[in-house]
Amino acid sequence: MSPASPSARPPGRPRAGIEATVFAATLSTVHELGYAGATMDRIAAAAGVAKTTIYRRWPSKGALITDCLVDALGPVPLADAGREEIMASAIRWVAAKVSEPGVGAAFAGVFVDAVSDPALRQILSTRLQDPYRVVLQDVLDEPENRVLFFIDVIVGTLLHRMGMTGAPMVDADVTALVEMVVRHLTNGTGPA
Amino acid sequence: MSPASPSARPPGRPRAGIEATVFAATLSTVHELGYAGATMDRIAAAAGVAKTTIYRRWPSKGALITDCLVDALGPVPLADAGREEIMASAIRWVAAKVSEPGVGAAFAGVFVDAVSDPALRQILSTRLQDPYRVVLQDVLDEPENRVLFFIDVIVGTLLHRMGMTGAPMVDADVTALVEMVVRHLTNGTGPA
DNA sequence: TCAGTTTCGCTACCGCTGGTAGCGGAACTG
DNA sequence: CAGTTCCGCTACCAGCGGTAGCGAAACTGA
Repeated sequence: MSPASPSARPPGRPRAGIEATVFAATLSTVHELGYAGATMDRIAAAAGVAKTTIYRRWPSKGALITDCLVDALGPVPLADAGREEIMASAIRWVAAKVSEPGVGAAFAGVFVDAVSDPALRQILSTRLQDPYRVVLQDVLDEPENRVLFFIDVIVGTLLHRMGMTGAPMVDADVTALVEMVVRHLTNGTGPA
Repeated sequence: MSPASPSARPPGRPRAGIEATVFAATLSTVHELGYAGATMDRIAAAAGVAKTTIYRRWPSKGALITDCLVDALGPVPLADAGREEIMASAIRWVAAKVSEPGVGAAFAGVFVDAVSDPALRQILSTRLQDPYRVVLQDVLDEPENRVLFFIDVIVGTLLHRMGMTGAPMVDADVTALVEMVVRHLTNGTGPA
């Protein structure tokens, strides 16, 4: 994904875009079997890759999942508009992304593991939290609490919802919740 | 906790209230080390009990945590008031309970594991979901979606928040969110 | 064609965790 | 003092995350 320049390619066996393959296999495996059921062996098998190859690239399962989420999220779409529109579209964007197959369950699993794993917490913070915070902060020029708040709310809620995919506890109207949070964050605590 | 009658007590060594001890040890261990860090060996050690004793009572770690959560939640406090007050107080009650040390992290861990474990999903449904749904449904006489919705929202949000206890990602104003959800659910989608 | 280099796949292995089996003894009953 | 029930202990298993090391594959430039 990041070779220096086309002709400066070093000799030796090339990777042949393994990262993308592994990311896809990871998400689909998590979607199918859940975070706990998505064994490193199974992910490797699904990707058609040796387990050791994965561990040569990512130091742990949590790190793989985190990078997988970063890849799945991609850059924040920053609308060329006022701060309130930007805020609203960012929230809807996160909500939509987390609803994609496997993403919510992957989020939940990483967060649970991170509680007992300081190294994973560090990775999570560096790779996921900080970038989006910085980007949105530059635009919105807001105290960070406000931006992080919506991530917390949306991710927390949908993560739970997606985590129950196998046997849904609820069939809540998440869209309504999202719009509610949008109003709450863009208009302050007051009603629409 | 449930002997038939005082004099009908069967012979043999008594249990001496092991359940309560194990529940307390479980919650404090989860609070301290997170769900993944709360090993069955560690929980047993914290409770001053052999691991085999725990497995004689609960079929799995998830089952233990689930019963532990049921014990921590206790019965739903049903105010003698209108359905909207009942709804609001129930939401605040769940929010407060899930904020207690260890409860949020325990919730998150069980949900993540339940995705890959049908048996645990069954236990979770029978022990946690159904009772509260039935109780609140009797009172509110509402479609179940509405009741389950608040559990989903509050638990999902706070679960994520508590899961990050070791290194808080956010310092969001959860109280404001709770009040917002209260308004949303008691007044429909409209503002206060 | 042939070194030289880099990476992959494979096998084997380790420590830890969830969970089980079985025994001897503790704590109770009558 | 039987008889019963439960506990604690040791030992053990399968599966999981993660590592080490080797031979071979896939490329480079000459």
